[in-house]
Amino acid sequence: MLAEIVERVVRSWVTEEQWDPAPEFVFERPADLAHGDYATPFCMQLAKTARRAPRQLAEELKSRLEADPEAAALVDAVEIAGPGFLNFRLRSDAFVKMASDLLEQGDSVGAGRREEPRNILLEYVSVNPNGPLHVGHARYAAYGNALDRLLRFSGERVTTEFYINDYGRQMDMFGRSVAARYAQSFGVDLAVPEEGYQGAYVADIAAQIRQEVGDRRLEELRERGLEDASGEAVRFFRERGCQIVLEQMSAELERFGVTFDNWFSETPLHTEGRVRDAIDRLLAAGQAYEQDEAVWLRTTDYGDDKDRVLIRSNEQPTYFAADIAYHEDKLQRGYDLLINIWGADHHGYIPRMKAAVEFLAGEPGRLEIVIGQLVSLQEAGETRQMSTRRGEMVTLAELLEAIGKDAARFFLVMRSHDQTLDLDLDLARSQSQENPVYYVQYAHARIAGILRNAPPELEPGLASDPSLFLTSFERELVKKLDEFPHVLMEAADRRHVHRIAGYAQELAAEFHPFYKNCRVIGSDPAVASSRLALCLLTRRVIARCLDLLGVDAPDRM
RNA sequence: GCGCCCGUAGCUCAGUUGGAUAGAGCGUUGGUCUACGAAACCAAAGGUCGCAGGUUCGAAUCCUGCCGGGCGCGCCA
Repeated sequence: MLAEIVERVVRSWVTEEQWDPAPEFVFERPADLAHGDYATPFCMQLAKTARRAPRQLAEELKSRLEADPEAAALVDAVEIAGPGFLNFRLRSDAFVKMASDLLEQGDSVGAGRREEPRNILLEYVSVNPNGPLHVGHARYAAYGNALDRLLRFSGERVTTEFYINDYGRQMDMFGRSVAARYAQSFGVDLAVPEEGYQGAYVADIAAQIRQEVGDRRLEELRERGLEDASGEAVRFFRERGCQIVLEQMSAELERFGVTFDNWFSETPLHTEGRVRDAIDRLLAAGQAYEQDEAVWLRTTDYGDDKDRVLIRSNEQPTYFAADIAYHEDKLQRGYDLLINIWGADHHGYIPRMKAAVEFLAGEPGRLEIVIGQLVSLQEAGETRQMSTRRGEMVTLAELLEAIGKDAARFFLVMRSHDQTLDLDLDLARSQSQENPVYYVQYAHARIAGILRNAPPELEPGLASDPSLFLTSFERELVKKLDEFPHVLMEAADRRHVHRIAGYAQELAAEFHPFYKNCRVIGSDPAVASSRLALCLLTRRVIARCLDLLGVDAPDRM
């Protein structure tokens, strides 16, 4: 709050003096309380542009701030320190003012108000529906869902979508694998194709289908085998298998707290000719061309290393071609911004997709691709590699079984999405009590306890007497709470979901000492009332953080 | 070979787009329960921020070059 006021004073000063370029305004909490409650290195950054000594600039800014009524109302002392830092010490009643401003906002504390909210389509997870979700998918699901909640809360309009890759060779392979297991369950000797799916879950799906249809699908398999992949026999298993996997996936994601506004199937893009139409338009516009019996898109026009094939020489469209039709559909639905969350193993695909969207939209920047780094697993001191095809993986279901939704979600988003994540399964299983999520939830439960035990006549309310906020525990807690709106907006704009998890831990770390040292119930009524108000506010903010991460905020643990 | 993400405490990782003495959790060592929940608090130990240069008042952060790791580099998805 003080940050905005100081920034305003600085901006008008810079404008008046016509300094250009003006350095970015930085306002921070010094690590050492001796340096005041807040500090800014702005004058040192300004020195070069202004061509004056930092401390001399600091003198002038100091007197401007002291002349500003809003700043003077909050600041007790402005000090010049070191090579040109400006340190601020808050007045005692500033803490009351900061806390009551936040309290007034009620449950919407921290919510963003955008002057021009954008319509954003957020696409994530989007896997082949041919096997269970593993922990890598779980990371993107946890991250994407938290980003969804964060962007909405920050004032954007978000629609979420799961693109179902239910078409193509991988799915044919899956269908044949299910068909083979189905036949095997009747003792018919049909082998799972070499490049097929070997996991035990395939047999489970086959068993379910057998329950549904009995032996009615057996004869055609016996007669025609698996060779004719596009034929009726295998198609049935591919489609029903796909449905079963999607049902399981959707139920599992829901248990994980992740839901989507839309599930968008790839197959109709092909069967309704929309892929072909998109390619024809690109050809007509000269953006695609034929060569070597294939059709290529001029992605090099937009920075790709080489042009990319849309239609193979065998006349089959590539996955890329379908993706173009899909993104054309997204654009036609009128979104201002498309955000795709992809695994790091797809990063090589970025330039061509951005090029394609630039062709379609006629302008750059409509597509933003967020790359999530991979998850590697440690178990018994060894790294486990995952393979859907071999059926070797740690699934989301197993992770939920081992550590539960809350710990899993918190764990998967507490680290930057840009960083590979090492998941130690032994640690997750055996020491789940040590997971930082409990530290945050415990703070919430403690507050709930206070509210339960408080006598009914005790009303939360911030007294005007600043002496009620004199302990450092209360001051530090208020300062941390005051950061919340800024942290949220920055996290949203930079897609840094992990900042929310980090902030929640920091807030809990300010609350616990406060709890230890500042009794609420039984204190002098005015003090108790003020502290109760702080508790209420802290609870709201913690609950909001946890909600944004998809983690429960329990009243008891 | 080229491109992307990285290299920070024993381990897993933060570090607010260049700021003051580099932080947290786990692990280790010691202390704190007759008042709102000890899943907590307090304290200690632990670091050439991969290495070497450069940019400047100031670098974990920006630039260059090495070393090391992950992931990509298809008319697969």
